[in-house]
Amino acid sequence: MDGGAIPRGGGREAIAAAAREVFHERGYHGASIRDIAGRAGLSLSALYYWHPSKQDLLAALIEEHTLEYFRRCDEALADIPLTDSTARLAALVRATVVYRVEQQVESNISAREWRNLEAGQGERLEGLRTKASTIWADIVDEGVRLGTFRCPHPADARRAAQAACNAIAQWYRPDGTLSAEDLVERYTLIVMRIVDAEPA
Amino acid sequence: MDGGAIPRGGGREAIAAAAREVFHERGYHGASIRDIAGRAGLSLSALYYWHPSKQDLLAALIEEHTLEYFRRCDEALADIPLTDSTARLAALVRATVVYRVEQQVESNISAREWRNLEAGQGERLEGLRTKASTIWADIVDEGVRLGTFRCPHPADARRAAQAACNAIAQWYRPDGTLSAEDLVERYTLIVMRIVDAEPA
Amino acid sequence: MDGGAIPRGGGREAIAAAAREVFHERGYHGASIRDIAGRAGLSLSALYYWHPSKQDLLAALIEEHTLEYFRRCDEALADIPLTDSTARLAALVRATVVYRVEQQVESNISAREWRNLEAGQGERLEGLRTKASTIWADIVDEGVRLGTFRCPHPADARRAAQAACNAIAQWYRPDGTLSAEDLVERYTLIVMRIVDAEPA
Amino acid sequence: MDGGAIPRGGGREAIAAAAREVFHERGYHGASIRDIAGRAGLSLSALYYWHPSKQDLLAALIEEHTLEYFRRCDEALADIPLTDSTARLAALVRATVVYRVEQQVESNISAREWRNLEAGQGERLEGLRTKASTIWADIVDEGVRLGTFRCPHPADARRAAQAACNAIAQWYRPDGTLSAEDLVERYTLIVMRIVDAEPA
DNA sequence: CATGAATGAGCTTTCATTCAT
DNA sequence: AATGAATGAAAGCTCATTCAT
Repeated sequence: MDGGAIPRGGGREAIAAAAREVFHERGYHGASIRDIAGRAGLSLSALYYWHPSKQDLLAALIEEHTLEYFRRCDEALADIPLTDSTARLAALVRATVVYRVEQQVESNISAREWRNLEAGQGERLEGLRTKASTIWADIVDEGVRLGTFRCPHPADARRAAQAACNAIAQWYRPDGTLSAEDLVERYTLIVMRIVDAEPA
Repeated sequence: MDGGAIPRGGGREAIAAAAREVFHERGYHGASIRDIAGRAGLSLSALYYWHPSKQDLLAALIEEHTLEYFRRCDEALADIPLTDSTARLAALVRATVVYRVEQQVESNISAREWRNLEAGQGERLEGLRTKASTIWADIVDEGVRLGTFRCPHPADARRAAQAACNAIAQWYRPDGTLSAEDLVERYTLIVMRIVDAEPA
Repeated sequence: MDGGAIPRGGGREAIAAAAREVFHERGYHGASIRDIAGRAGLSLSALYYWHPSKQDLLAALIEEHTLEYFRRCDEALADIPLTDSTARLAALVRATVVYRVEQQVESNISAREWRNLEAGQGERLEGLRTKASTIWADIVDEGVRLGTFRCPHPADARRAAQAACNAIAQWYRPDGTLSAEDLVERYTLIVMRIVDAEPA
Repeated sequence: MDGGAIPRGGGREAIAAAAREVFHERGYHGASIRDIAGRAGLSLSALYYWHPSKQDLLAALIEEHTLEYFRRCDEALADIPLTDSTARLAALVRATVVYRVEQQVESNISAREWRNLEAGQGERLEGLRTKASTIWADIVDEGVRLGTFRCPHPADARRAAQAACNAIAQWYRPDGTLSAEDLVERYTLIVMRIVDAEPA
C-alpha cells in the first residue's frame, strides 16, 4: 500500500519512526504491524525481535514522547522562581506550543492513543498522564494563591488553557504562514487572559 | 452467546445505540460489527439490513450527531440579533457546553472518528465539519468587526474557545459535583476572556 | 498437502471427521487448523463458526469419544449381576477390545491428546478420565473381595489389564488376519490370568 | 528474559537435559526450540552449534534413551543361560520396570515421540524400535518352544506384558509409597501369569 | 425483517532457521 | 564455541461481508 520501504538505520529506531507514521495516519487499531515493519524496511518478525507486541510498541512510543515533553517543560521552568507565576506559565505555554508544533505527530499519537493502552501498561503510564496535568495545575494554582492570577475557577482555567494549546497539534500545517514563534506569542496572550493574569 | 445482549426496541435505533456504545468504548477500528449486533440484541444479518456497511453506520452516526448539534445551535441563536455578539457567543457557548455534557458519547465519537470516514462519505460530511467552525467564526469575527471583541487574532481565539468547550466531553464525569449549568457559567466567562469581550 | 477435500455433510460432523484424521496423523500441536478445515471441505473461518478454538475442538472430540466408550461399557455390563465378577470382567474386556479395534483412531486420540487439554476444559474432562479407571477397578476390586480373583495387588492387575487392552489400538492393523473376535478371545484369557481368576 | 534459565555446565548435556524437560512437558510439536535454549541457559544459536535441527535433537535423545535401555537389558541378561526362560523373562521385567521408574521422562519421550521422527532419521531408528520388541519376543517365544511358558498366543502375551510394564512410566509418581523394587516384584508376577509360566 | 452458515482477506504472533561477526 | 539480529513461512484467530432461505 505504501512504497516508502526505506531502512532508516538500526532496527529499534527505524521501527519507532515507522510506527509513529503509521499510528498517526491510521490510529492504533487501524494500523497493521505489517505496514509498520514494511515502512521500517524490516521483516515482520524483525519487529518482534525488538518489541514483544504491538501494544508494547505503542506504550514505548507514548512513554518516550511524554518523557520528552516533560524534559522540555522541566528545562523551560528550571531557572524561573516559583514566585513568578506569570513567567512560569509563559514558559510552560512556550514549551508546550513549540512541542506541539515541532513534534506534531508525537503530540497527536499521545493524545489519541492513550485510550488504547491496556491495563498492565496503562497503569504504569497513568502516572505520566497525571503529571502532565499537574505541571499546569501547580503553576496556575500557585498564581491564584499569590493573587497573580484572578480567575475564579483555576481547575477549569487550567483545562481550557491546556486544551487550547494541545489542539494546535490537530490543526497546525507546517507549510502555512504561521511560525512556532507566532503561535507562542498568540497563545501566551490567550492563556494569560484565561487565567486572568494581572497586567504586566 | 453474548453478555450484553439487551434488546432495545426497533432495529434502527437499537443499532444506533449499540454502535454508539461500542464505537465509544473501542474506537471505529477496534469495534467489531459483531459486538455491535450482539449489543443491540440482533443478528449480524439484521444489522446489514439497516446499514450496508460498517463505514455507513459510522457516517450515519456522525451525521446524526452533528446535525443535532447544529439544530441546537440554530435554536439557541435564532432570536438573538446579529449585532449582539456577546449574547450570541454566550448562547453558542451554552449550546455547546450543554451538548458536550448531555451527549458526551456522541461528542466524543464525532470528535475522534471523523478521521475514519472514507473518501466518499468524508466529502459529503466535510461540509458539516466546516460548518461547525463557521458557526463560531462568524460570531467571533463579527464581534471583532464591531469592536465588541478586542482579541488581536480572532482565528486563534475561536480555535482556543472551541477547543476548551469541546474538551469538556473528554473529562466530564456525570457522577461528579459539577452541573451543566455550572459549566455553562464558567466556560462563558473563560470564552469571553479569550475573545476579550468588553465588560458588560 | 492433501487432496481429499471432500465435504462430508453438514459442517459440524465434517469438521469432527476431519479433525479426527488430522489429530491422529499429526498430533494436536502438529495439526493445523487449516489442514482440518481443508480436509473437511470448508473454509478456515467456517470452522470457527462451529468451534471457538482449536482447543475446544479437541475437547469436544475427546469428550464424544469417551462418552461413547462409556456407553458401550454400560450397555455391556447392564444385564450382568454384580456378583458375577468373571462375567463382568469378560464383558468389559470385550467392550474395550471391540472399541479399540473398531474405533482405533478415536482410541488413539483420546489416549494421546489428553495431555494437551488446557486447564479449563481439562478439569471438566478429568472426571471422565477417572471414570475410565473406576469402571475397571470396581469390577476387579469386587472380584477380589468375593475371592473370585486371587491376584495379590488388584490395583496393578487393573493397570496391567487396561494397558494391555488399550495398547491394541496402537498396533492393530485392520487389513491383517486378526479379527476383533479373535482378539476378544485372546485378551479375555490374558486378563483372566492377570487377575488370577479361578478356573471356570 | 526467561524464567527457568539455569546454566547447567557444558553445552551438549545442558541442551539434552533442557530438551528432555521441554519435550516431556509439551510434546515435540508443542515444544519450541527457544524454550529449550532458554531452559538450557544458552542462546538460540548456541543450540544450533550442537544440533543442526530440532528434528536432529529429538532423534539424538530418542537414540540415546533407547540405547541405554538396551544396554541395561543386555547387562541384565548377560549371565543367564538361554535355556532358563523364566529367569531371563524375570530379568527383562526387572530391567524394564526399573528403567521406567528411574528414567520416567526418557521413557515417556521415547514412547510418545517416535511418531514425530521424520523419514530420514525414522528409518535408521526404526531398527532400534524393532529390537525392543525382539528382545521380549525372543525370550517369550523360546519359553513357549521349551514348554516353560504355556500361553497359547505368544505374540499377544508379549504385547500385553510389554504394554503393562511400559505403562508404569505413565502413572508412576516417585513421591508415592511404591518403590521400584515393589513394582519389580508385582510386575514379575503379572508377566509370569500372562505367559502362563509353569510354577517355580 | 431476520436468520444461520459460510467466505476470503487480513490480523497479531510464533516458529525453526540462518548468517555476519 | 557463541552471539545478536534478522528472515520467510506458517500458525491460530477475527474481520467485514454475503447469500440462500
